[in-house]
Amino acid sequence: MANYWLFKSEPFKWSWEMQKAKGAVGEEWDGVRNYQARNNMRAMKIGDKAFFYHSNEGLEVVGIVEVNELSAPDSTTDDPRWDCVHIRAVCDMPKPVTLKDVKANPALEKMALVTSMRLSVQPVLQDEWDEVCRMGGLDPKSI
DNA sequence: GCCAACGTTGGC
DNA sequence: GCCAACGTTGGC
Repeated sequence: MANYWLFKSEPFKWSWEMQKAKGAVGEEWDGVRNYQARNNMRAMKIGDKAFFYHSNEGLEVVGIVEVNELSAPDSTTDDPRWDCVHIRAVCDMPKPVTLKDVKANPALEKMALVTSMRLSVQPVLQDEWDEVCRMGGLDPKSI
């Protein structure tokens, strides 16, 4: 069974537009220096889906990505502690889901986006996934 | 730009 | 192994 995740990125460092420009090839999700975030990436499997969230500016889920390479050494460091997956863009959120929307929805009050504000790679529960997809104008079954 | 929250580091 | 100092993240 597939798992769901959420990746945060500051759009001026790595935006959804840049991610989409990488197309089906995808891109290494490098630069993570946090054990919890790394452990989440190590738990990912090929084909796992994730939300792409813009932090700092935007503050919204703007699209959906999928894991297309398992966690492997991060090319931006020689430190063997850090590794990361590759992800590729799947589709846009027809209607981006803002942090405000998430916080306003009682069904999402336990979401890591709210409770673990600073964690940059987070797990998303099935129910949360479905709910955010619906809020964004996507049928969760069609993804 | 500020600052609260929180993760990491390093001295003891 | 504790905990104070420090650095970073990210919402506002």
